[in-house]
Amino acid sequence: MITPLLEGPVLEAAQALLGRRLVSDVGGRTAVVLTEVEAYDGANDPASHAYRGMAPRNRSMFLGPGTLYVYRSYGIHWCMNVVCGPDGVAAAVLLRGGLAVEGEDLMTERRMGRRPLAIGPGNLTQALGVTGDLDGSSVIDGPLRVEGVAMGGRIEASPRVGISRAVDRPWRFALTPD
DNA sequence: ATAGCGATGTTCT
DNA sequence: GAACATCGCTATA
Repeated sequence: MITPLLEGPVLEAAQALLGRRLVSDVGGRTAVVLTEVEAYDGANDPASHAYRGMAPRNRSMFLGPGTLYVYRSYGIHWCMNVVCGPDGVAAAVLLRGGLAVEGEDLMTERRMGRRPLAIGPGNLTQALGVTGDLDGSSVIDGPLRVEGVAMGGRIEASPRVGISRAVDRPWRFALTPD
């Protein structure tokens, strides 16, 4: 088992990721506490990149729990997911935002002074230095890692952002820290 | 404060 | 060709 929190039903995994530290060692140490995620249920979810099966881009979604899936969004930004389904099951959690807790200077530099620092999927990857190079890496022992729970709080569910299929599923989860 | 729009890689029709 | 799990600049109010 990887860790009980990363493996299992994607709705549970998504909520379990909230409040955990996301630590990057790409070009220096930066870290956030995750505050916003979305669940995508692979073959069972018309909004998932894996709904129509494997393609070159989404290959890493099928590699098992704890795999990082990084893709280009709108040709410009990088977005990242943590896979939580077993091998061959492409359920994954899109990481959408966090609170900066370490290396804020480096994040500010990478973000070129823009705010917010790490809210929004494209902003989050930029702040942490995550690019397509990390696609397929492990969040357990790779350059970008999910670590222990840092913060508890209240979790709120709402519709996912920016999609046009399966819009009725309230699978976006946001954490309001205590 | 809100609205429109450009940038542009990968997938889908 | 069109759509897309986005973002930030610009224009108008």
